[in-house]
Amino acid sequence: MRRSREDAARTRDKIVAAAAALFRARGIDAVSVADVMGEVGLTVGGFYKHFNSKDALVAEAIERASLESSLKKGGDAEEVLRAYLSWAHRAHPGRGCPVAALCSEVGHQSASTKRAFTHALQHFVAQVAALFPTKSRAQQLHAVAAVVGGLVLARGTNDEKLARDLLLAVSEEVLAQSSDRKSRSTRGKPDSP
Amino acid sequence: MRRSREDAARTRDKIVAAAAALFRARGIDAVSVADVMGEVGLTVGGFYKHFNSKDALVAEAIERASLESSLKKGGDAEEVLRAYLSWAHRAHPGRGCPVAALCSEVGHQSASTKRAFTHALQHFVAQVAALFPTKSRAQQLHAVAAVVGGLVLARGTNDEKLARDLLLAVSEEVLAQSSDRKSRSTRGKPDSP
DNA sequence: TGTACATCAGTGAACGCGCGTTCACTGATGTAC
DNA sequence: TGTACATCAGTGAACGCGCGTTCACTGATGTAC
Repeated sequence: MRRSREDAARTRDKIVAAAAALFRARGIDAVSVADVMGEVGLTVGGFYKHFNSKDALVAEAIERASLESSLKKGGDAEEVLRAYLSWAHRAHPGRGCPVAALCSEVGHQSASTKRAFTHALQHFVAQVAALFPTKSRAQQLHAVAAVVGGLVLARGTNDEKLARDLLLAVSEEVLAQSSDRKSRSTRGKPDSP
Repeated sequence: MRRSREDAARTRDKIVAAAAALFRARGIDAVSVADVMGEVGLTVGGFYKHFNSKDALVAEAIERASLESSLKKGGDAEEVLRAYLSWAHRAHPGRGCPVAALCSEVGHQSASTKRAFTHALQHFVAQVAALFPTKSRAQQLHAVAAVVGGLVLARGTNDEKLARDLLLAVSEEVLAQSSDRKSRSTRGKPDSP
């Protein structure tokens, strides 16, 4: 039966939020429209009162995920980086960075999905740049590639030691190579004799 | 009708090779058993004379891809790295690194697929370690994360400038931070005053 | 070496299943008077 | 403010489709004598 406009808007919002979590946790193709609607407590037929297609939801879910959770807000570079490369972030992709969650499968998705992913990536690059303002742009992009790559590879492997080593190595090295050189000496990493 | 043992072995080999290419190019879930058999010129029913399931093929295809094409063989570090982070490698995942091609979707696959991916990742880490023997293990893992992340993100975005910048930035920075410091000064990258 | 028979690689139709999407329907909400 | 009617959020069954897998069948290959 019909719901009030406020209810309908809330429903739409819940659908996007559920999709943003499920797509990141299980992948886009592996999550059905019925899965998303079930998560919200509704049946599948009503979905098309809110969206033209699953594809439209995917794009909106990625934009949402990007705005709410690419990087931890506040805190210094070290704190943010360690949270990003944490065991908890590895274990819970559904609440984490959408760039890391979707990076390799987005290449096989629709143009609108790629567009949304690109926005998320640009947003992530801007966040990393703000976190390391003294790095060159090349160093910032290098850091983006390393943190995303480190998290994704740590998630993809069942070799837990390798996963931990990857997360730790990337956070140590990105911080050590930061132009903020104070952290290098205090960490005492052997570099050159 | 029945084929000779040599023919059958060749067929099996062709199925694995076709699967290794298709899975990397289009993703595991998006490629059907019929797609793979069609690529070899056969019909779908015969597949199960060679493999117990699609899952068994996936694992074997990843192992195959890992052995034949993770990194360009021979050449110095700079040459290998620039080939890995090249526009051609971005454009042709089907012939490229399986770790980069499958990294984010492998998290949602079966245990045997994760196992095969882990082997591929371990192999890739060993190759990178051999390429940069003077780097510490943390620096080597950092390089692994950065090159895979750079390639995957360059593939995922439709912002071609950002894609080129990522590929270039990662190869420059990984080489610049190599303990082989000769390349740093010759490249003239502004780092610290 | 020849022959009779068992084997099995490959065919192509069929299976049950889950997908994205559509549709007739329901009944509370929103609107016009 | 009350009432009559149009709207539309949500239901749940149905649609066509492609998937992984199975199966009865074919006929050349491999083997036993």
